[in-house]
Amino acid sequence: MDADFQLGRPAHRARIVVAMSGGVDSSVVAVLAARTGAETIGVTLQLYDHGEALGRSRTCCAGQDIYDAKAVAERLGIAHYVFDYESRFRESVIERFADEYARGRTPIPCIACNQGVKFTDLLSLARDLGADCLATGHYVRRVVGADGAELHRAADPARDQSYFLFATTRDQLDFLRFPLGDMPKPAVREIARELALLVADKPDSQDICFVPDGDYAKVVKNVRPEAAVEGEIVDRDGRVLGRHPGLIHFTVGQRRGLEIGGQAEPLYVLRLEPERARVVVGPKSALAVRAARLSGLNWLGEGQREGLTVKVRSLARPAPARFDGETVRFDRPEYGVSPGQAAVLYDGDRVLGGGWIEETVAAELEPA
RNA sequence: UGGGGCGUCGCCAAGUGGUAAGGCACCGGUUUUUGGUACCGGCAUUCGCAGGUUCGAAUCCUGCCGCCCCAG
Repeated sequence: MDADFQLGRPAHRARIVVAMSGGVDSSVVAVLAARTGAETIGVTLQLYDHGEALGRSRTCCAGQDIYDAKAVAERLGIAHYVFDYESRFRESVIERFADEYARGRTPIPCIACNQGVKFTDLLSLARDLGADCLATGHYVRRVVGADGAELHRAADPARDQSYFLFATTRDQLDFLRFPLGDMPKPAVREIARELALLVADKPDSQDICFVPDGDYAKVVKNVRPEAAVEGEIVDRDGRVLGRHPGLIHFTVGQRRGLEIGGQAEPLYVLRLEPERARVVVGPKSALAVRAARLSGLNWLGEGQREGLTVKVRSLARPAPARFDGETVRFDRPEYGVSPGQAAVLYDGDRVLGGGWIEETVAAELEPA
């Protein structure tokens, strides 16, 4: 299978930089790039601690992954460079992640990483290298329309990563290529197997890459010790129901971990109040939200306002909504919408843009 | 220490002679490049304790212990 990198010049005179994380996906992108006949350069960013990542199987951009990427590059006979982006990553992703939690919000480090380290820093690095484009292993489609490059959902809906790329600007999109966007994941692994790449059966990465054991709160505590303030768990009337070990352990819509029993119905986190270190809980019905105000908007569409769909989490099918440029209004209530998360707007498969959720508007309770 | 009530899994709570519902919480799994949600599964050989009646008791009887309420 060959991919079209839309190089705009004969391949033998073109140069493609491939962001290689050390996983199957970006390795296959390197394969596809090299097959075009263009000069292909693999670049791997070292993002966080070496030693800590060694021995873990589902990481990205650290430890073993770097060696894996290098091995694939050697196998393909392409150049490969490793850049130390640890301090940059720490500032723009890890510390920002901790700061958000400290503010009682729920961040998405993957988007911050794509937005900064990958699509700003690495992208300009690729330009410095004289590349015609930067190719990544994201499952998303870049479609060139009448007004330039558009961002679309991946052909494989189970793999679509468009939610994590909403902040990609038009400029960045012009330079980026996502050759896996049209492929189902099994096909990608198949290519890796045909070439007997040692990463062919490597597990997919998941969870937060820089959190070693799934205990993200521990990372937050290490970075921002002052964020771990314990406090009260209260209901909507302010009645104290229990205590919690720190807001950083909770997010809006969360049910588990409250350790409050004896209820007829489950309790969910309705909101976090950092100034008082309080977790406010209530029944699921109180979680319903009808609108969300966004900030940090990135818009890739034209004037679309009606008949849109929106995702407020990466999983979950897009829900019908309207958007006035600042506030998304859901046709039907959404549950578990948390400040700090992203709201991504779609017109069918096309990503129109999105923003960060600042605050939400509770839906009126249905009359009984 | 007069009267009344209660004591079943961490919490709430069914069950009044036939061999321990359910909910919440918790644990595990599934899903997943964020957090979470959802779904599936697990979770009292034992019913405050000790005796007794009975083929058989958490359910009946006796005593004790511990709570609560009213009255002093």
